[in-house]
Amino acid sequence: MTGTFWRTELPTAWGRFTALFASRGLARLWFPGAAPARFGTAESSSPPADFPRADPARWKAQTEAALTRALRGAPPETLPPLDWPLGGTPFQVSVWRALLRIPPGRPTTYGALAARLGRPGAARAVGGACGANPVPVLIPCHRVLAAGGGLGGFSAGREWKRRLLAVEAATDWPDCP
DNA sequence: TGTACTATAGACC
DNA sequence: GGTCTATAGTACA
Repeated sequence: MTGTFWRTELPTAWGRFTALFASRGLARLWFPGAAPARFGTAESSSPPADFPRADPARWKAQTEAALTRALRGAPPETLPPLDWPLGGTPFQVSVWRALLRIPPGRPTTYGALAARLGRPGAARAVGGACGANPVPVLIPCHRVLAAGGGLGGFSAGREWKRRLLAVEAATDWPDCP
């Protein structure tokens, strides 16, 4: 990860999310009320000059649209480009990609996700990777529950997770297998 | 390297 | 139901 960051706020029905874009796309997302890490002089409040010229405004619009749909329990029509390398190990990235394939309203478990990645027994590590997810909601780590029916954890607080799951459970998406 | 964490899961009492 | 215990991956010194 090099260059600069653009921090901007995304107003939603659930409050103002904070988004941080890097030169290749969305890098991090924080829930309303969270205390985002700051990147000092590398960070600006308007799109830095080394960003692709026409993209930042579109990225923001895409992120806002995807977030709005997610908060209504719907899958996003298009995700904004994601800038993966912010701390992601290969295992974490594989977990995050697997999370993107979990349909709304069809939560899975840490163990099932680990097995799907060919690492049965790595459930705990999957939990760790979920916790390291830099883009919650858009990468739906809230759709992973503990095996016994427990909620598991959530980086922004379990109340947010409960809320997201409740909205998705109340929304029917027949195209999901 | 070694070690101490986890958003786990399963076995045992 | 609690309470171990095994386990995989990560972070940090």
